[in-house]
Amino acid sequence: MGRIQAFDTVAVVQAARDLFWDKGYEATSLADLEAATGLARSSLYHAFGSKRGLFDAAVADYLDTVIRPRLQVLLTGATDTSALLAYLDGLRLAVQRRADASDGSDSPDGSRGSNNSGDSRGSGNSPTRGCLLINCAAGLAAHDDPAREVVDGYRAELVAALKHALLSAGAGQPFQPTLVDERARTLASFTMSAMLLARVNPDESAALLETASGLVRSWMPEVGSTA
Amino acid sequence: MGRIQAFDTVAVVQAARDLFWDKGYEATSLADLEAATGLARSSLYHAFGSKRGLFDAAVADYLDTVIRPRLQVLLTGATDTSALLAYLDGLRLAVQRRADASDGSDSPDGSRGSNNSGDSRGSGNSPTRGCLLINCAAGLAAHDDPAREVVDGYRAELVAALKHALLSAGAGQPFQPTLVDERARTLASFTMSAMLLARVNPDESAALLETASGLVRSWMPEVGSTA
DNA sequence: GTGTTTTTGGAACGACTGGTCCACTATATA
DNA sequence: TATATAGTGGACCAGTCGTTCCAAAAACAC
Repeated sequence: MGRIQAFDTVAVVQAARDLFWDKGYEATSLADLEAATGLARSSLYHAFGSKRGLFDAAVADYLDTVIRPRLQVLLTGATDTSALLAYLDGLRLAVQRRADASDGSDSPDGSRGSNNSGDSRGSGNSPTRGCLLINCAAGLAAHDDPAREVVDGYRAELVAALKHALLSAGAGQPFQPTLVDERARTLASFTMSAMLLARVNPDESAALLETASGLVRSWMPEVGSTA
Repeated sequence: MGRIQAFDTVAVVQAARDLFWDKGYEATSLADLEAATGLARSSLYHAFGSKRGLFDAAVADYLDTVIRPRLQVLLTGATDTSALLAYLDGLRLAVQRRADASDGSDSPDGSRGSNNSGDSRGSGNSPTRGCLLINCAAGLAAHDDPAREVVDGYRAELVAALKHALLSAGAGQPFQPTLVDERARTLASFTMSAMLLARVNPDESAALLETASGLVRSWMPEVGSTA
């Protein structure tokens, strides 16, 4: 019954996500969203209810498409430090990839011309603009409880994944539980500050992640890259 | 010649600073600034030129009134780790002070009633709302080069102060220069992520700073609190 | 084919944005 | 007191915000 939807929902959500990711929630206008998605206001409101509804969908997609795949290596990776190092390296490469297509291209309208139907194009999938949720932590989350909960949920998920990887790496050793907690917290701190710094000083962000890698190696020698 | 200014400039700047601090640059409207400062648009524009001019003045005041006093203990403090521990403790206490006067009081209009002539009142001096510049890093700094430079300048100043304190604390030891750099970077990472987390989860923010203190103590035993 | 249901585009909404302008007031100088 | 100068307040501006509404269009069931 009725007319069929002419657009790909996930493509629209991801286009909106990239825009929110780049500009933040408040700075992204409905006109921007119309331009990025190719849809009219009416269609957006019919499909998502409100600007906030679209943002929530974008955040959900961000968690599923960007965050969790990146955390997956910590949960299913090797039983030594290589999983942690792979995670940090992946993050660092994503940050440094910004140096390539950095300034100049202020408007991400490259997605409007013709290829806005693909569901996962290359650009936009990597956190070259920091982390959507970290950016949100300093913006929306200030006075919006639901947003704050989402951000803190991400933080908890990150710490849990790091803790899992730490426990897997040091299974044989008599770790104190508090030590693992502190180390997971420390690596989460590096992750968050690196994502924050990614928009301000990508080089320092990458250096931060390098320092974190060195710290991981110092915790558990052998195994790795220096030997 | 002419009429004399009826308001205290620094009081107005600090009222605006607290508002920007709490809500961010974009989310703070001229109407909000009028209400917080008690001045009309015309007076604000006459004195500061634009909303951005007032924001710049607020940032300058923030650096001089909030940031640099807090960094001072690192530059002129003791020659052991106590300066670093004092810095981290001060930050942690400021974050935890939020738990007291947390939700409910949304409008910081307590500064308007009568005592807006003092230059450094108690309330508003502590980063209970995180760090103005860290919040700015995820917001304004995304697409505003001057703001980005200010934020990165703060980061550099923070790292330099931490490095100075580290060098003072370990003067006698044969430190590798790179090790000091890495440790300063690490403590800066804790600082930034703790300020970011202060708005989302104050308890975790304080725990982060506690972990940083433990790390400092582990670097240089003796001296401190455990013995 | 008709009827029904849903999407779609564009016009329009009131509220609010940062910024400007001008009459008014108050001070300082002469 | 007369005059020049500068701070003040409120009306007002064009533009933009997110949101709503409605008629036209399209695809299903029959």
